[in-house]
Amino acid sequence: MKTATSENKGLARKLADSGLRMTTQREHVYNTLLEQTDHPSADDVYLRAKADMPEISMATVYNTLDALVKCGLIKQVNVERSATRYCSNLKEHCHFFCEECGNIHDVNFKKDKGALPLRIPKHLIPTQVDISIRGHCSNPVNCPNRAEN
Amino acid sequence: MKTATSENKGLARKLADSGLRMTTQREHVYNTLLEQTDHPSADDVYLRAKADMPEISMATVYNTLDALVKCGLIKQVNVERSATRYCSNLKEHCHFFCEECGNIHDVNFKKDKGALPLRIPKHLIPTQVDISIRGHCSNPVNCPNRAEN
DNA sequence: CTAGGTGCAAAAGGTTTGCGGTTAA
DNA sequence: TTAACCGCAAACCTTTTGCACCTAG
Repeated sequence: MKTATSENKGLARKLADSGLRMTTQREHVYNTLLEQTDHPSADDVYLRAKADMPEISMATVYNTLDALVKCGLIKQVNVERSATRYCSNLKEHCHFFCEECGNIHDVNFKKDKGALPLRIPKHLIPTQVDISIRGHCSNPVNCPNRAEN
Repeated sequence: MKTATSENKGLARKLADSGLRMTTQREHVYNTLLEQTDHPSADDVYLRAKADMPEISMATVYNTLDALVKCGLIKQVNVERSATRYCSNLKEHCHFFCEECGNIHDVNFKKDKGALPLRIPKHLIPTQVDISIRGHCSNPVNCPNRAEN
């Protein structure tokens, strides 16, 4: 529970750079995250932060996590917020998710997945590798907004 | 609405191979999926299947989608069913998700992401590429079950 | 001073589950 | 015949939202 303000000058500045305020809750959640390298869920962070700051709320944790993502101090590991999508294309391919219209496009590999430049430790036995690309599709039809859902 | 049983012999056999039954609902959902290549969500599938089979339920659609995934006829695009996880490692890396214990391990790249063997069409403008690996971690400590969450 | 943040509690998706009735094999 | 499956509705889990109060700058 390092409350050393010197260490968190960076946090305050980063927040300010994104037009966000420094608060005691944000400082505390950020410190909690720095002490944990096990990719916690929002609920994990909430429980851990709550231990030292019992009155903190879930909404504040979500707010803070969003703020930290926004100013680049943390990243989300699985960024898909919406419903699971299904795919009947069984050929090896990956997916391009358009952040403007929400459509998903299939993208093919040039070679096989063996060519991926990954340094996988020997004690990790992979069974599946997924590549997902985010961006926008600048179609001539210009990325029509999805009906909804 | 192709109810041609000849085309769906494969479906019945694939289901049977996984110890699952062929039902009219599953055939209908599968045909619906084959007619749609836009990576529908479960709700999309439900609405479309409902058009020709008004009494079908959401639970059945989920059941069927699980069955089709189980026998390898479709795939899930974003497979993360649980909560979003957060990461404070800002170096370029990807994630290994252990399906046994639920832990996430960081995996480093050998080179930069430019080396990925992808054939991205020119009208798709990527802003972010994520690689996620699933498998199991055969640690000496032997993949301890997570507390929960 | 005031825009932005906080806590609480309720609502909103997406998915799962329990149950009585139905059906494929 | 019967284990598996169906439809329905309620429950569940994660995340978002509305609102009155509070606070950083």
